[in-house]
Amino acid sequence: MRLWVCTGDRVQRNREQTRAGILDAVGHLLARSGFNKLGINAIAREAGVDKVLIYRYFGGLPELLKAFAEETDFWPDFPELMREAKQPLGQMTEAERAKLLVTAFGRALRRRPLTQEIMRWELLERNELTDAMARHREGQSIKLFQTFEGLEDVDVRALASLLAAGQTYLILRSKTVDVYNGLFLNAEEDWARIERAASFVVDAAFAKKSAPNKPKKG
Amino acid sequence: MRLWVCTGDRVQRNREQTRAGILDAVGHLLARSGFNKLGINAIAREAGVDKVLIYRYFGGLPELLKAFAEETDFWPDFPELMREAKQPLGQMTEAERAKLLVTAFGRALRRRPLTQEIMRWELLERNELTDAMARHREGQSIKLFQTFEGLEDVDVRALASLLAAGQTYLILRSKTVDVYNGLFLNAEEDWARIERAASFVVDAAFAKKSAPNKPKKG
DNA sequence: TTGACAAGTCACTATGCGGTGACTTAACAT
DNA sequence: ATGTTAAGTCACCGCATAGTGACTTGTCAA
Repeated sequence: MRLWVCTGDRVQRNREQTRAGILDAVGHLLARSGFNKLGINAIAREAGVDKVLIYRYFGGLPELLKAFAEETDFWPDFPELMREAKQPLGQMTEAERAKLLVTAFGRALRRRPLTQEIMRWELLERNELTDAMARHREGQSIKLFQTFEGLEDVDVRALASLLAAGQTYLILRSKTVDVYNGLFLNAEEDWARIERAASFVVDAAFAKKSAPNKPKKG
Repeated sequence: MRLWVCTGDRVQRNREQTRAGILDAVGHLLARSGFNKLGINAIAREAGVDKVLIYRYFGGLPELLKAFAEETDFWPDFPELMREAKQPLGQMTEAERAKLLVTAFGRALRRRPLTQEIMRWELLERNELTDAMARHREGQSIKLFQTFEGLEDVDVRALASLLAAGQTYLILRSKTVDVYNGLFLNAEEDWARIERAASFVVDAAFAKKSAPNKPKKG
């Protein structure tokens, strides 16, 4: 049994709480200033903790980031994406499920500023951590889209990549710019336009499937 | 009249040449290590020049970057994009011109590692310089795509943004990852797949125009 | 040839970083 | 109560950065 001695609402000496505080600080700093400003000193300052504790509890910055990554839900999983559905999946056509998947992906990413920050980081640096996260997502996306591999005349991989990458770039860009090609990246109504455009593409792909009078490409 | 005294092929004292050498160093460093590693000391080292000259000739890092930006062709203009055409523009359909525009945009960006680096930077930071470059491109893209504003049932802006942004993200990502959603981002044949996917989208948009039997969305 | 000015060099400050060793002191078990 | 363990503090190192002042020396014009 243990009685915590508190000052304010902060326990004075407690490894677990300090550890958690450090991880929190990583999240705050990441969301506020991104990865370029993320260092041992800054984290220790933000957490109100001596930096030596970071080394003692985690080993160093890479291990700290690894621990941070394991405690956060960076990437939406299939069930989360499908939770956007307004009707039972069984009652939807394949095209409708595909559209749902694409738009739900964008919404999920827009909901995750931390994930966005990591993806910005991934564009600059390559290391053990970014590679691990990329691999994880790669596995998920492959699983996600292989459902629609059935479309014969359409390169589903390429098309889906274009849609996912397009939304990703627009989302990442929305942090530092207001307007892209005339679209307001921080306006809900323009995001709706983007979603409609993506849906249009999916519809076109499935329309081509059901109208097999087009020539097949080599 | 002046006779340059040279050691090797480097003039010993010449303001213009030193200035040019500094600007060159910016380009090399940028292409090699990106913006995060770009500092006064690094530039001076790369140029083989004392850093005090950077302050004397340019004022500081921001002004140096501004000077650098003004001397480089960051962004493809319309004529460059259209130079990819294999036949006279007059003999092409509107859809073909649109497809050419979209794919040529991707190729032009792939040809510009420096521009890619700047675009990565733009995702992280916002400052006077990135804003200026964004404004410049914004003006160009608006001009570029307003040719196709005629499509009634299709949100050209949103669709074009998705295609441009999609290619942009895949290109930026290709620096730090090999495979995205099963596509090999450094393989020419997979870029061809991406181009075909983009062309498919353009075709679909124009097909919708010429087949006005679809319901209009609010 | 020489004098002036600018091109280029060097030394220095202040500040920040990542990382480490030695210390104090709070918390807990006995 | 007391000793031990570990949580937390502090001072320091080496290195890099941005920025500045004072200096030397090459170049050109008179």
